[in-house]
Amino acid sequence: MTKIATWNVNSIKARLGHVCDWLQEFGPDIALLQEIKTVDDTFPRLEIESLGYNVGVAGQKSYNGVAVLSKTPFEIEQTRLPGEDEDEQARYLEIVTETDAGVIRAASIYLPNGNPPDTDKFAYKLRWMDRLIEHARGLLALEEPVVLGGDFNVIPQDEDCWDPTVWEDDALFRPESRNAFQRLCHLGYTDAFRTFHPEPGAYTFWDYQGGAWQKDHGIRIDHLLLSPQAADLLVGSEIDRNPRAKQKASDHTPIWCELAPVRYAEAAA
DNA sequence: ATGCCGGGCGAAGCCCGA
Repeated sequence: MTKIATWNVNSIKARLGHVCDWLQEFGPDIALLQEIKTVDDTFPRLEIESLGYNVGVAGQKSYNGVAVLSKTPFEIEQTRLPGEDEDEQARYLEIVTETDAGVIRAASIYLPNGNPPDTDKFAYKLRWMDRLIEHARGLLALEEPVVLGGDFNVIPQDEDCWDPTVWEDDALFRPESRNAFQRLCHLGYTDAFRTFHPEPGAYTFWDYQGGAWQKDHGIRIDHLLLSPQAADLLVGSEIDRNPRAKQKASDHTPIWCELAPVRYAEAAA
Protein backbone atom coordinates (compact mmCIF):
# COMPACT_ATOMS: atom_id res chain seq x y z
CA MET A 1 0.00 0.00 0.00
CA THR A 2 1.17 3.49 -0.80
CA LYS A 3 -0.10 6.47 1.20
CA ILE A 4 0.09 9.83 -0.54
CA ALA A 5 -0.73 12.94 1.48
CA THR A 6 -0.84 16.66 0.83
CA TRP A 7 -0.53 19.42 3.43
CA ASN A 8 -0.22 23.18 3.25
CA VAL A 9 2.03 23.66 6.28
CA ASN A 10 2.11 27.50 6.31
CA SER A 11 5.90 27.76 6.84
CA ILE A 12 8.05 24.64 7.15
CA LYS A 13 10.24 26.34 9.77
CA ALA A 14 7.32 27.30 12.01
CA ARG A 15 5.78 23.83 11.53
CA LEU A 16 8.84 21.58 11.60
CA GLY A 17 7.92 19.94 14.92
CA HIS A 18 4.37 19.18 13.81
CA VAL A 19 5.53 17.96 10.39
CA CYS A 20 8.10 15.59 11.91
CA ASP A 21 5.53 14.27 14.41
CA TRP A 22 3.08 13.68 11.56
CA LEU A 23 5.69 11.95 9.37
CA GLN A 24 6.50 9.58 12.24
CA GLU A 25 2.90 8.95 13.31
CA PHE A 26 1.13 8.80 9.95
CA GLY A 27 4.11 7.76 7.85
CA PRO A 28 3.04 8.81 4.35
CA ASP A 29 5.06 7.21 1.55
CA ILE A 30 4.81 10.46 -0.38
CA ALA A 31 4.08 13.83 1.23
CA LEU A 32 3.31 16.88 -0.90
CA LEU A 33 3.88 20.11 1.03
CA GLN A 34 2.90 23.68 0.18
CA GLU A 35 3.66 27.16 1.51
CA ILE A 36 7.04 26.19 2.87
CA LYS A 37 7.94 29.91 2.69
CA THR A 38 11.67 29.42 2.33
CA VAL A 39 14.37 28.86 -0.25
CA ASP A 40 15.93 25.46 -0.98
CA ASP A 41 19.11 26.17 1.03
CA THR A 42 17.26 26.86 4.27
CA PHE A 43 14.75 24.02 4.00
CA PRO A 44 15.26 21.71 7.04
CA ARG A 45 16.42 18.89 4.81
CA LEU A 46 18.54 16.98 7.33
CA GLU A 47 15.82 16.78 9.97
CA ILE A 48 13.40 15.28 7.45
CA GLU A 49 15.96 13.00 5.78
CA SER A 50 16.78 11.59 9.22
CA LEU A 51 13.18 10.31 9.35
CA GLY A 52 13.76 8.25 6.23
CA TYR A 53 12.59 10.62 3.51
CA ASN A 54 14.07 11.80 0.25
CA VAL A 55 13.49 15.53 -0.12
CA GLY A 56 12.77 17.67 -3.18
CA VAL A 57 12.24 21.42 -2.86
CA ALA A 58 11.05 24.21 -5.14
CA GLY A 59 11.49 27.09 -2.73
CA GLN A 60 11.03 30.85 -2.68
CA LYS A 61 11.94 33.52 -0.13
CA SER A 62 9.09 34.44 2.25
CA TYR A 63 6.21 33.29 0.06
CA ASN A 64 4.86 30.17 -1.61
CA GLY A 65 7.30 27.27 -2.06
CA VAL A 66 6.47 23.57 -2.42
CA ALA A 67 8.23 20.33 -1.53
CA VAL A 68 7.94 16.58 -2.05
CA LEU A 69 9.02 14.07 0.59
CA SER A 70 9.18 10.41 -0.40
CA LYS A 71 10.34 7.22 1.27
CA THR A 72 11.41 5.98 -2.16
CA PRO A 73 13.99 7.88 -4.23
CA PHE A 74 12.66 10.02 -7.07
CA GLU A 75 13.55 11.96 -10.17
CA ILE A 76 12.49 15.61 -10.34
CA GLU A 77 10.53 16.24 -13.56
CA GLN A 78 9.46 19.89 -13.15
CA THR A 79 10.30 22.65 -10.67
CA ARG A 80 7.83 25.15 -12.17
CA LEU A 81 4.50 24.86 -13.92
CA PRO A 82 5.20 25.16 -17.65
CA GLY A 83 3.47 27.72 -19.85
CA GLU A 84 4.61 31.16 -18.63
CA ASP A 85 8.36 31.75 -18.56
CA GLU A 86 8.09 35.05 -16.65
CA ASP A 87 6.29 33.34 -13.74
CA GLU A 88 8.85 33.15 -10.91
CA GLN A 89 6.48 31.94 -8.20
CA ALA A 90 7.36 28.53 -6.71
CA ARG A 91 4.05 26.72 -6.87
CA TYR A 92 4.71 23.42 -8.65
CA LEU A 93 7.06 20.48 -8.20
CA GLU A 94 6.63 17.19 -10.07
CA ILE A 95 8.48 13.96 -9.40
CA VAL A 96 8.45 10.31 -10.47
CA THR A 97 9.12 7.53 -8.00
CA GLU A 98 8.73 3.77 -7.81
CA THR A 99 6.51 2.69 -4.91
CA ASP A 100 4.93 -0.56 -3.74
CA ALA A 101 1.99 0.37 -5.94
CA GLY A 102 4.26 0.81 -8.96
CA VAL A 103 5.72 3.87 -10.66
CA ILE A 104 3.86 7.01 -9.64
CA ARG A 105 4.16 10.57 -10.91
CA ALA A 106 3.22 13.08 -8.22
CA ALA A 107 3.01 16.88 -8.21
CA SER A 108 2.87 19.26 -5.26
CA ILE A 109 0.62 22.15 -6.26
CA TYR A 110 0.08 25.54 -4.61
CA LEU A 111 -2.52 27.18 -6.80
CA PRO A 112 -2.75 30.99 -6.49
CA ASN A 113 -5.36 32.34 -4.10
CA GLY A 114 -6.64 35.00 -6.50
CA ASN A 115 -8.18 37.48 -4.08
CA PRO A 116 -9.40 40.11 -4.48
CA PRO A 117 -11.28 38.93 -7.60
CA ASP A 118 -11.23 42.33 -9.37
CA THR A 119 -7.42 42.47 -9.60
CA ASP A 120 -4.54 40.93 -11.57
CA LYS A 121 -4.25 38.36 -8.79
CA PHE A 122 -7.47 36.77 -10.01
CA ALA A 123 -6.37 36.95 -13.64
CA TYR A 124 -3.11 35.28 -12.62
CA LYS A 125 -5.03 32.53 -10.83
CA LEU A 126 -7.15 31.82 -13.91
CA ARG A 127 -4.11 31.86 -16.21
CA TRP A 128 -2.34 29.51 -13.82
CA MET A 129 -5.33 27.17 -13.89
CA ASP A 130 -5.36 27.20 -17.70
CA ARG A 131 -1.66 26.31 -17.67
CA LEU A 132 -2.32 23.52 -15.18
CA ILE A 133 -5.10 22.13 -17.38
CA GLU A 134 -2.80 22.08 -20.40
CA HIS A 135 0.00 20.41 -18.47
CA ALA A 136 -2.39 17.91 -16.88
CA ARG A 137 -3.75 17.08 -20.33
CA GLY A 138 -0.24 16.24 -21.47
CA LEU A 139 0.32 14.01 -18.46
CA LEU A 140 -2.75 11.95 -19.31
CA ALA A 141 -1.15 11.03 -22.62
CA LEU A 142 1.59 9.24 -20.67
CA GLU A 143 -1.06 6.78 -19.40
CA GLU A 144 0.69 6.58 -16.02
CA PRO A 145 -0.59 6.74 -12.45
CA VAL A 146 -0.47 10.51 -11.78
CA VAL A 147 -1.40 12.23 -8.52
CA LEU A 148 -1.89 16.00 -8.67
CA GLY A 149 -2.08 16.99 -5.02
CA GLY A 150 -2.05 20.25 -3.16
CA ASP A 151 -3.74 23.43 -2.09
CA PHE A 152 -5.89 24.22 -5.12
CA ASN A 153 -7.52 27.25 -3.48
CA VAL A 154 -10.83 26.18 -5.03
CA ILE A 155 -14.01 25.19 -3.21
CA PRO A 156 -15.42 22.80 -5.82
CA GLN A 157 -19.08 22.74 -4.72
CA ASP A 158 -21.53 24.21 -2.19
CA GLU A 159 -21.13 21.17 0.06
CA ASP A 160 -17.42 21.89 0.39
CA CYS A 161 -17.97 24.95 2.61
CA TRP A 162 -19.97 25.57 5.75
CA ASP A 163 -21.83 28.60 4.35
CA PRO A 164 -21.78 29.17 0.56
CA THR A 165 -23.26 32.67 0.91
CA VAL A 166 -20.18 33.84 2.83
CA TRP A 167 -17.88 32.66 0.03
CA GLU A 168 -20.06 33.82 -2.87
CA ASP A 169 -17.76 36.56 -4.15
CA ASP A 170 -14.48 35.01 -3.04
CA ALA A 171 -11.87 33.99 -5.61
CA LEU A 172 -11.94 30.46 -4.15
CA PHE A 173 -15.61 30.07 -4.96
CA ARG A 174 -16.13 32.27 -8.01
CA PRO A 175 -17.75 30.48 -10.99
CA GLU A 176 -14.59 31.05 -13.07
CA SER A 177 -12.45 29.21 -10.50
CA ARG A 178 -14.91 26.37 -10.02
CA ASN A 179 -15.38 26.03 -13.75
CA ALA A 180 -11.63 25.74 -14.32
CA PHE A 181 -11.38 23.13 -11.58
CA GLN A 182 -14.22 21.21 -13.17
CA ARG A 183 -12.53 21.39 -16.59
CA LEU A 184 -9.39 19.97 -15.00
CA CYS A 185 -11.34 17.08 -13.48
CA HIS A 186 -13.26 16.48 -16.70
CA LEU A 187 -10.04 15.81 -18.57
CA GLY A 188 -10.18 12.52 -16.71
CA TYR A 189 -8.95 13.20 -13.17
CA THR A 190 -10.72 11.80 -10.11
CA ASP A 191 -11.15 13.74 -6.85
CA ALA A 192 -9.91 10.94 -4.56
CA PHE A 193 -11.67 12.15 -1.42
CA ARG A 194 -15.07 12.70 -3.11
CA THR A 195 -15.01 9.13 -4.40
CA PHE A 196 -15.48 7.84 -0.86
CA HIS A 197 -17.22 10.81 0.79
CA PRO A 198 -20.18 12.32 -1.08
CA GLU A 199 -21.60 13.88 2.09
CA PRO A 200 -21.15 17.63 2.80
CA GLY A 201 -19.10 19.17 5.59
CA ALA A 202 -15.62 17.67 5.13
CA TYR A 203 -13.01 20.42 5.30
CA THR A 204 -9.25 20.86 5.00
CA PHE A 205 -8.92 24.54 5.97
CA TRP A 206 -10.20 26.58 8.89
CA ASP A 207 -9.31 30.27 9.26
CA TYR A 208 -7.26 31.28 12.28
CA GLN A 209 -9.78 34.04 12.97
CA GLY A 210 -13.19 34.10 14.56
CA GLY A 211 -12.92 30.66 16.15
CA ALA A 212 -13.45 29.00 12.76
CA TRP A 213 -11.87 25.72 13.89
CA GLN A 214 -13.92 25.51 17.10
CA LYS A 215 -17.12 26.22 15.15
CA ASP A 216 -16.09 23.90 12.29
CA HIS A 217 -16.47 26.75 9.82
CA GLY A 218 -14.15 25.27 7.21
CA ILE A 219 -13.71 24.78 3.52
CA ARG A 220 -12.37 21.91 1.40
CA ILE A 221 -9.68 23.35 -0.85
CA ASP A 222 -6.87 20.78 -0.63
CA HIS A 223 -7.34 18.01 -3.16
CA LEU A 224 -5.81 14.87 -4.64
CA LEU A 225 -6.65 14.46 -8.32
CA LEU A 226 -5.87 11.07 -9.84
CA SER A 227 -5.31 10.05 -13.45
CA PRO A 228 -7.33 6.99 -14.54
CA GLN A 229 -4.31 4.73 -14.00
CA ALA A 230 -3.98 6.04 -10.43
CA ALA A 231 -7.73 6.00 -9.77
CA ASP A 232 -7.76 2.29 -10.67
CA LEU A 233 -5.45 1.70 -7.67
CA LEU A 234 -7.41 3.91 -5.24
CA VAL A 235 -8.58 2.11 -2.09
CA GLY A 236 -9.13 4.96 0.40
CA SER A 237 -8.95 8.68 1.11
CA GLU A 238 -9.39 10.63 4.34
CA ILE A 239 -8.84 14.01 5.96
CA ASP A 240 -6.60 13.88 9.04
CA ARG A 241 -7.94 16.56 11.37
CA ASN A 242 -5.47 15.89 14.18
CA PRO A 243 -2.70 18.29 13.08
CA ARG A 244 -5.20 21.18 12.91
CA ALA A 245 -6.20 20.66 16.55
CA LYS A 246 -2.70 21.24 17.91
CA GLN A 247 -1.26 24.45 19.35
CA LYS A 248 0.59 26.52 16.74
CA ALA A 249 -1.14 24.57 13.94
CA SER A 250 -1.19 25.35 10.24
CA ASP A 251 -4.59 26.64 9.12
CA HIS A 252 -4.72 23.63 6.75
CA THR A 253 -4.76 19.96 7.70
CA PRO A 254 -3.48 16.96 5.71
CA ILE A 255 -5.63 14.98 3.29
CA TRP A 256 -4.43 11.63 1.98
CA CYS A 257 -5.24 8.77 -0.35
CA GLU A 258 -4.07 5.19 -0.47
CA LEU A 259 -3.08 3.35 -3.64
CA ALA A 260 -2.76 -0.41 -3.72
CA PRO A 261 -0.69 -2.66 -5.97
CA VAL A 262 -2.87 -3.59 -8.91
CA ARG A 263 -3.93 -7.10 -7.81
CA TYR A 264 -5.09 -5.77 -4.41
CA ALA A 265 -6.88 -2.84 -6.00
CA GLU A 266 -8.77 -5.25 -8.26
CA ALA A 267 -9.79 -7.40 -5.30
CA ALA A 268 -11.07 -4.35 -3.40
CA ALA A 269 -13.08 -3.01 -6.33
C1' DA B 1 -15.98 40.29 8.86
C1' DT B 2 -10.72 42.39 2.77
C1' DG B 3 -7.47 41.11 8.60
C1' DC B 4 -10.58 39.69 14.56
C1' DC B 5 -5.01 35.32 13.46
C1' DG B 6 -0.47 34.10 12.21
C1' DG B 7 3.94 33.84 9.40
C1' DG B 8 8.02 36.36 7.07
C1' DC B 9 11.09 39.97 7.47
C1' DG B 10 13.69 42.18 10.65
C1' DA B 11 13.49 44.76 14.57
C1' DA B 12 8.23 48.49 13.80
C1' DG B 13 4.97 47.75 11.12
C1' DC B 14 3.74 46.26 6.61
C1' DC B 15 2.82 42.37 3.11
C1' DC B 16 0.34 38.27 2.50
C1' DG B 17 -2.96 34.53 3.19
C1' DA B 18 -8.40 32.48 2.11
